[in-house]
Amino acid sequence: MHDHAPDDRPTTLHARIRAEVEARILSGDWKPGFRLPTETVLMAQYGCSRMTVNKAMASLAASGLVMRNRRAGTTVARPRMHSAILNIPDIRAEIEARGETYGYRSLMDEVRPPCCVHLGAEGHHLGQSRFIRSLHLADDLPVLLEDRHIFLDAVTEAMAADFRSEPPGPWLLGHVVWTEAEHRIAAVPADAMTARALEVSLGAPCLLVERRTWRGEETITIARQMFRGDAFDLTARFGPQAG
Amino acid sequence: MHDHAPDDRPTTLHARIRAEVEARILSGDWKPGFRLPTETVLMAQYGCSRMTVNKAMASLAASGLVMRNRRAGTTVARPRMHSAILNIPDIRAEIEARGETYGYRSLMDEVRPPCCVHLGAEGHHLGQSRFIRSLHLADDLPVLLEDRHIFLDAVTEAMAADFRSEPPGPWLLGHVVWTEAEHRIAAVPADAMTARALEVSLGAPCLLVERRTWRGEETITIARQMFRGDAFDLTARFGPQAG
DNA sequence: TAGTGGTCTAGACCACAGC
DNA sequence: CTGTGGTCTAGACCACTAG
Repeated sequence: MHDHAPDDRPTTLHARIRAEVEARILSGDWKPGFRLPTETVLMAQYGCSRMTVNKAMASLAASGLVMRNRRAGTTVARPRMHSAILNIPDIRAEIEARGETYGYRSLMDEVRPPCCVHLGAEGHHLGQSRFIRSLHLADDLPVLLEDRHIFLDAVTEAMAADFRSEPPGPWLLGHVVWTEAEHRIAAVPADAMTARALEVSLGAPCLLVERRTWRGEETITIARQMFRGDAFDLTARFGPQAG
Repeated sequence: MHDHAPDDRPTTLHARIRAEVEARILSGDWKPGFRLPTETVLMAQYGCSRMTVNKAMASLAASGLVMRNRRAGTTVARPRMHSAILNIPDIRAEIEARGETYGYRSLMDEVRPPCCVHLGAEGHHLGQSRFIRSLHLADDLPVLLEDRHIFLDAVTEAMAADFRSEPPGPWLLGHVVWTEAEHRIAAVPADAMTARALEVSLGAPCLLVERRTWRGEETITIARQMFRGDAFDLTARFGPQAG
């Protein structure tokens, strides 16, 4: 089951087919909604039997990269940032689900080189980024302070986006082809700036979520989210689920 | 790819084979290390072709329930509580990896009905439990206060276990057949008891991890872990990985 | 070396959903 | 109706590894 180890050419045919299709999707060549070639076509292209193609495509479907339907064929799936496994809440949905009014305020917005970045800073050169600091409110009460870098080399469209009324998170979900993400989660005391923004006392417990999101080798965005500790928590679930 | 939906009889043969093998593992009938029948044997048992058996077993291997090796055959995998996806650190390994000395102290140990339990308390009747409160130290500095219930209906062996020198976490890993887990993660202020145990000031940020672990329908253990916020954080990673 | 899983074939029938 | 994926067969050869 380890045919496509990182930096390792697939040795078997179905792994090669999978890798090549995956590459087209991750590169953005085949965008979400794109209709993939049918099994019959791929079978002819690779000069192999349909079972081999099927194994590759079934694997892609299992990992959620493509959707398969009879008659409708195989299409590139919409990226779902929020996995069932680690549910980092969609803050707006979360707030509205509680019957409260969601509010958004952009506090800062500028283009700059990255700074104060913890995750993924290991030797990688990250180019210019658009930096947005924003506040998310529930019934006018601030619950989340977010610092976000969007790296313009990876997402050139972010240069022209308007984040004065729309948060960068949802915008990214609609403009980014596919992502992987890494999180660091910690309990930290509120610093002066955070305390003022979230209207808590200095040193109050906050849930810090640092998230780095990338596609292939390219870092897309780094977010640093400070949740009011008394307002939010995360849930995560895992176990021997289906492959 | 949704053949084995919960509470839904598998409709295809490979799904049925998978489900039946899975049931034997989850029930504890086939314990970790058990050598499963070969594909050839299963092929004969189910009266189908080897490809069909292979699909079922490959699926089990993909989800990590079994290990497959040529010549050595297929064996039930050791449960790995610590998924690559959500890495709740093995506190002892974590501490020793930093070159510090791991310490363990059992503070309380008694049999009682469950109380103060948040996760999984939705209507479920949980029987008698062994309750262990313990402290985990790095170089004699307390970093984690853990309250743990082990439900004796599910793990009868826990009645006789000795938790004076061995923490219940690792013990469970060696005695539990297979698990699923659910977590709640939050940043909370240290209460009086926690502050005293962890030697932090009252209200200092702590990372609270509540974990419920179960097998099938049976709750195995509930753990409530308070990490010193300045000493530990969690990492999580996910994305379109292999299926 | 012998037995195991890993892979692959060249067919086949079926269920489903869009046309 | 037609084309699609889902499943299954009855073989085959190969790679790996424990004995």
